[in-house]
Amino acid sequence: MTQSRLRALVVDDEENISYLVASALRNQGFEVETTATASAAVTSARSFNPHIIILDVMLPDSDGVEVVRRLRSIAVTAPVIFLSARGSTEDRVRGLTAGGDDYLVKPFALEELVARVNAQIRRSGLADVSPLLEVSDLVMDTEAHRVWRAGTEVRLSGTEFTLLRFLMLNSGRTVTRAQILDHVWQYDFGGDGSIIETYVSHLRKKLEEGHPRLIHTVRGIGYSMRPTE
Amino acid sequence: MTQSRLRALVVDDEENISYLVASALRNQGFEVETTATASAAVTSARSFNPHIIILDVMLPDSDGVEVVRRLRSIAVTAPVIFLSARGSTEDRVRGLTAGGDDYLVKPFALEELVARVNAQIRRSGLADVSPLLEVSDLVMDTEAHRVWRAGTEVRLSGTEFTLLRFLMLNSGRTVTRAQILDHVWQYDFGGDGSIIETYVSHLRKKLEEGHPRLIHTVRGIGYSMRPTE
DNA sequence: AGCCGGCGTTCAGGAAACCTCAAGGTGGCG
DNA sequence: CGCCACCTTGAGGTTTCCTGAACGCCGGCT
Repeated sequence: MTQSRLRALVVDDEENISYLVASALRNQGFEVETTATASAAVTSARSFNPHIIILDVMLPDSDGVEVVRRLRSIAVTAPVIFLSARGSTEDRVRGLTAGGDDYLVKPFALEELVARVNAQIRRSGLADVSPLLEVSDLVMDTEAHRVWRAGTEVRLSGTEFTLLRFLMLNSGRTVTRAQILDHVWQYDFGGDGSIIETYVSHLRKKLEEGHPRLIHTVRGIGYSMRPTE
Repeated sequence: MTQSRLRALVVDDEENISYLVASALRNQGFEVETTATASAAVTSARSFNPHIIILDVMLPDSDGVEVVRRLRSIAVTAPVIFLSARGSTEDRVRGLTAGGDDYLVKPFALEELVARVNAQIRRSGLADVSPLLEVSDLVMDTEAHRVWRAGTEVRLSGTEFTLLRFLMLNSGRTVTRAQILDHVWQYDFGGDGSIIETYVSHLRKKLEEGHPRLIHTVRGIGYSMRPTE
């Protein structure tokens, strides 16, 4: 473990978003600062010295590309993850060519952001975050997007994988249906919770057939993943 | 331990509710301020600087979503727990409650609110609130929703769990039937107290068979949980 | 382009767990 | 000894959950 907590800087002018992102990262143990403008971001980066920067591409006073340029010019080397509005491939290309390390298109699942932040932290060697999640004889390589149960590989779809990652990250505690919806589906997902049941069902079929149960239903609350002793 | 007491801000225009909630939190050792409007909430947050905010979604002069935006814009980062009336606004709320904050649908059990407040405090690292409650050889993991007696796990239903949590939180003192009804059942619960007896009976059967008694009847008053010396 | 397969989502029937109440039993206390 | 408070159990009705099936979307392949 790192002795002092990792620091993340979140830059977005939509307060809802930066609040969501900041909370998600705080839950992961990060110390978080948020700013709403490019100039504030540069100022903050200088003093706060973050380990990772989450940066909206469109800011009121500048764009993300320009911000990265200014950051690099003052020797801020932290990896940058861009957030961009839906669909605009143009933004993507510009973001990635401007020294960004990853990008996410809004609206995204918080779980996705957390995973990518961890990946960046790992890559930059700042912490010994392992790409492997393990619960009992279930193993997930979050980076390779592969999963094994009792040594044999299990093929999962994208949503199945994200749901399982969320459950494994929170193994030992009970996650509520609302939390699952917020983290695994996009934060503006409209449907009700019945979709969760469907996916839990899929996971159980793929992971638990012929094995001890790992995903436990907590009636009225949600689900809890834990090894069966 | 925290040297100064934790502060909670309760914002609701229904006086019954804010009174109930405030009392419950004061019992937990919080210093509580209550306000009935959005603008008062913002003003109060600025000076009172709460560690946690309980916020009704529907306020006379604004809605909760807007209040959170204003709070975040004046750098109030305390976690927010929403209270919402059953129904349509839920979805809107959901978007905001992601990432660690939480919401409760009215009518709720006070015990549920207390549990969630503690969960938020714990996550934000403001106090070393343990997710474990212990009375004698009875242990409850409030986060995982699991309970053990003398080392072996006991499976409890939702209501059984909530009742037991309330008793354990108040172990050593005698709680009245009225208190139990308010805290464990929804505050507008219609039935009489006989249901309490039913559930105490369930708990005793599950927890005390072959062990010393922990839930003691205080005739004419209520119940008291304490280890038998 | 047109087809195909995988995937995400919704819906409905059935199963299981749960909540609540009522009725009869038990035990303490005057 | 009788009353009252509490205990226990069971059954009815309700809620929650599980699972399979159907539909439409999208991307890959021919």
